[in-house]
Order: sequence, then C-alpha cells, then structure tokens
Amino acid sequence: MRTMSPPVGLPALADTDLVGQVARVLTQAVVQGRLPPGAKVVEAGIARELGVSRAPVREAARLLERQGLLVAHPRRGFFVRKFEIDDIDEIYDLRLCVERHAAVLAARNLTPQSRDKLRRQIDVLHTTADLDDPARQVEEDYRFHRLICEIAGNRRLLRLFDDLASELRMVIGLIGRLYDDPHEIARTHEPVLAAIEEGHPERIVAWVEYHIGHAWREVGRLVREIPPHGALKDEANTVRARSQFARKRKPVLQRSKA
Amino acid sequence: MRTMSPPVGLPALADTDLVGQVARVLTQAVVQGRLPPGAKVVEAGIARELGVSRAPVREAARLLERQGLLVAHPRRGFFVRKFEIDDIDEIYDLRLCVERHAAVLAARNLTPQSRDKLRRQIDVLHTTADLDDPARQVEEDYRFHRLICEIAGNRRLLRLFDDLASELRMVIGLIGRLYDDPHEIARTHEPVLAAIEEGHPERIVAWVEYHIGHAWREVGRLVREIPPHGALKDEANTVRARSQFARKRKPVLQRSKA
DNA sequence: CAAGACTAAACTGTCGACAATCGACGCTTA
DNA sequence: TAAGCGTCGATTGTCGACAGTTTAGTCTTG
Repeated sequence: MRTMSPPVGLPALADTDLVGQVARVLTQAVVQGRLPPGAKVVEAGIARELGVSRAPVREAARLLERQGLLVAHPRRGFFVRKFEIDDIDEIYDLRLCVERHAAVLAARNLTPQSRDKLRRQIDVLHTTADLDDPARQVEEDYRFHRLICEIAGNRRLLRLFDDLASELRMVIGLIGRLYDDPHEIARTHEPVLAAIEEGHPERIVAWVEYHIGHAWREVGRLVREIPPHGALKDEANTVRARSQFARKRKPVLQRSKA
Repeated sequence: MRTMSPPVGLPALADTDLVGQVARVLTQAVVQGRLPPGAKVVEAGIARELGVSRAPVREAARLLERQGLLVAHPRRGFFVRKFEIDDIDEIYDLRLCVERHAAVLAARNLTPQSRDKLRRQIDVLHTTADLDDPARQVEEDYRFHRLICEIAGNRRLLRLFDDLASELRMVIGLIGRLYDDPHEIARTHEPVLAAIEEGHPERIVAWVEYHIGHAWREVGRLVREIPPHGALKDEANTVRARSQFARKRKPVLQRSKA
C-alpha cells in the first residue's frame, strides 16, 4: 500500500489502463487511415500486434463503437465506419450548430487570457501554413476551434466537438489534402475571433456560419469529386485491412508499473 | 448457406447480442435509479444476477462509459455518474442548442405525415396527463421532442438527443416527480408545433427557447431545493448499490437461439 | 481513545481456452 | 455455365481462472 500523504504535484501517472491505450492506438489507426473505412477489425490480429489478449481489444472497440468510429456487426466483428455524402452533411450540420453556440458562449466568458490564446493560435495557423504539412495544418485548425469550445465552458459540448472532429479527421484523411491556400484559411479565422472579441451574438453567428459553411462546401466538393478508393461508397464491400496491421508478436503496449 | 432467393416475409430475427442486452438492462437500472448515482457497479454481481460472465458486462459498461452514464476509475471499477448543478446546466444548454436547430430543420422537412405524428403526440401528452404517472408523462414528453429530432433528419443529432435524454432521465429520476400540472406542460408544446408548422425560423427558435428554458429553470429549481439522498453532491462518497442488485443466480438473459 | 499498521476478503485486469458461427472455395448437378 | 450444397479454416462470443490491487475490518500502540 502506498502512503498517499503528500498531495503535491501530479504528473497524472501513466494510466495502467490497457483499454485506454488500445483505444488510443485504434483511434489513431482509424483516423490516420491505416485502417480504411469498411475494413474489418480482426480482434486477434490487433491483439497479437499489440501484445495483449483480445479482451482489452474488444473493450476498446466498444468504446470506439459508441464514438461512431467503428460499427459492430454481431457475429461478424467490428468494422471501420464508412462515410457517405450524407454523413459529411450531417457532421457539418451538427458542427455548425454546436460551434455557433460555442462561439457565443465563448464571447460571454472571454477573458484577456483566453483571448490571447485564440490570438496566438491564429499566429500558429499562419506559421504552420508555411510548412506544407497538411495534416499539421488541419490539426492546428481544429485546435483553434476546440479552444473556442473550451472557453465556452460546457464539457459536454467540448466532448461533442471532439467526437465530430475525429470523424472529420477520417474524412479529411480520405481526401488527402484539403487546403489550396493554407494562408487564406488562416486568415479566415480572424473575423471569427474579431466577432467574438466584439461580443455581438449576431455577428458571431454570422461569421461562424460563414467560416464553417465555407469548409463544409469545400469538403463536400472535394469528396464528391474524388471518391477515394471507393471508401465513400455505401455498400458493404469489406475492405481488407492493410498489411501493416497483420502479424507480429512483440508487446507494443506496456502496463506502466506506476 | 441459405438460399436467400424469395424476399418474402421477415420475422426480423432477435438479436443474439448479449452485450447489447446487458447494456440495455444496465442503462435501465441506471436511469431508473436502481443503481443510484455514485454507486459502484460490481461486475461480478451484475454478471451473476444476469447469469452471464463478466466479459459481456464489462463490454456493456464500456458502452455506457462512453455514453456518460458510468465513469471508469481504473483499478477501482465502474461507478454510476454523479450529477452536480453544473451538469444540469450543461445538459440543458446543449439540449437547447440542439433542439433549436432540430426544430428549424424539422420545419424545413415537414410533411403532412410528420406533422400528424407531432399533433398526435401532443394528444397523447394530454391523455397521459390524466393518468398521474409521472414517469410515463416524462417519457411521452421526450417522445415529442425526439420526434422533432427524427424529422430533422440528422442521425447524429438524434443520437445526441438520446444521450442527453438518458442523462436527463437520471436527473429527473432523482428529483422524483417533475410536473406540478401535467396538462399545463402538455399545452406548452402546442405553440412549438404551431411555430414549426408556420415555418418561420425566428419564431421557432423563440418558442423552443421558451419551452426548454422553462423546463431548465424548473428542473434547476427543484434540484437546488431538493438534493435527494445527497446524490447530487460532488464528493466521492461511494453510494452502495441497492440490495435489489445484489445476489441471485438464475439466468435472466438468454441468447435467443434463433 | 484516536491514528496507524496489518490481515483477509472482495474486486478488477487480463489471459487462454472452447464451442458456435461465418465466409470462402470447390464440387455437384441441372 | 451458373445456382446450390457441403466442408474447412478463420474469427467471434463467452467463460473460468489467476495474479495483483483496493477496501473493509481488526488489532496495536502512543
């Protein structure tokens, strides 16, 4: 038993939580497209590769199922969620609904500190734009929007945003690259922040709608033009997982003996 | 393999899905308060009572965890989510955000059929009001709002509504009874529907805000007044599950050998 | 008598094992 | 040649077992 007396410092010790680790790994594999939409998630395979038994893998898969990244077909296994055009519209529709609200709340809660964070994130967007690293750019973009949700101060709203974002990451991963002109994108964030600083709800809503609506149309267009690997088809043709997730045996995950 | 030629008749075979059944049972136990907030969910206990092993129980628990009904404390088990005042504000804030949007979409998609469904549901609300069955009344109330989300036609939005509703059911279960005058509540749904029929976005938003805002304030008031069993306290005092979920051994769930 | 140490019982985290089921392949038959 | 059937390997659904932790309860000790 440990004494547990000095309540100082909290490195938030690594989670002994195998399930959590597996869930993270799986999530990454999905959003990065290493497990393409429609792919069957073979429990034993993942388990072997990660050096664990199937139990934690199944539990992690349940988590992702509820999150919407995987779909469970009883007796047939877990499959990576497929997207259709409708899904993209749904996701953006909901995202718009949520972020509009978040932005208004954020304006209400805005402090000098949080305002600076937003400003700085826009700077990051600009500097990242020079890097020619689309994935990074997308990530920093989300970070800005996530910041708004954080400032809004509703944890459930933030979680919802994260869920939507991971679905979007999948979609964008499929498309490949998203932005024609990263700097242009970075700039379009500015009026959103300006409106939030100004604090006028109607202006905020208008700018958020403009900003997200733009992304919506853009993604919609790209997806319609480039249906990559047929991954956006709506039929049940099972795609095979790529060989990378195939067979190995050495433990990759470790229970960090705290 | 079966022949699959004549597409005649379909008895819609029962789900063999044990995990799904367990998840449903657990969800009910939680929202009905048989597992009070803060209660530890002992895997072996549930498993024994349901006549299954721990594996399906754990998987079901993961589902509920992701849904927010349970909280997982590594190495300590699953606990029923506790609510604080903040949670109620969060839930209603998000609900308002979502339903406002849903109602506008619903108006856009409204067909004579869907309009009738809404009308009929309001009738049900009125007839149920005479029954003095608060739980039922709450359920029919939600059904009306859920219908709006259905008509809105965004599946993710509908799922979000369901998640929020199950959290609210928990809260309301805690409070005990909610409505002072069920008929009054039934009536307040009418202008919402009227606005949807009329189709004017601003009016719709206004009425939804009025309607839900009313419920919000009401629930907030009741919760603040009556902190039942200390279940709304925010501290980590583990509540014991009620004896009902204690020890038995006969299998309750069955794999329907279809 | 209260704070702390110690012990035993109760649980959780994982694993490996097995039976049931699914899907693919190849053979048979109109 | 194409639809139907049977077989076999691959994979899922569950279980029971075990080791390591956490918790509750008891016993010391200042």
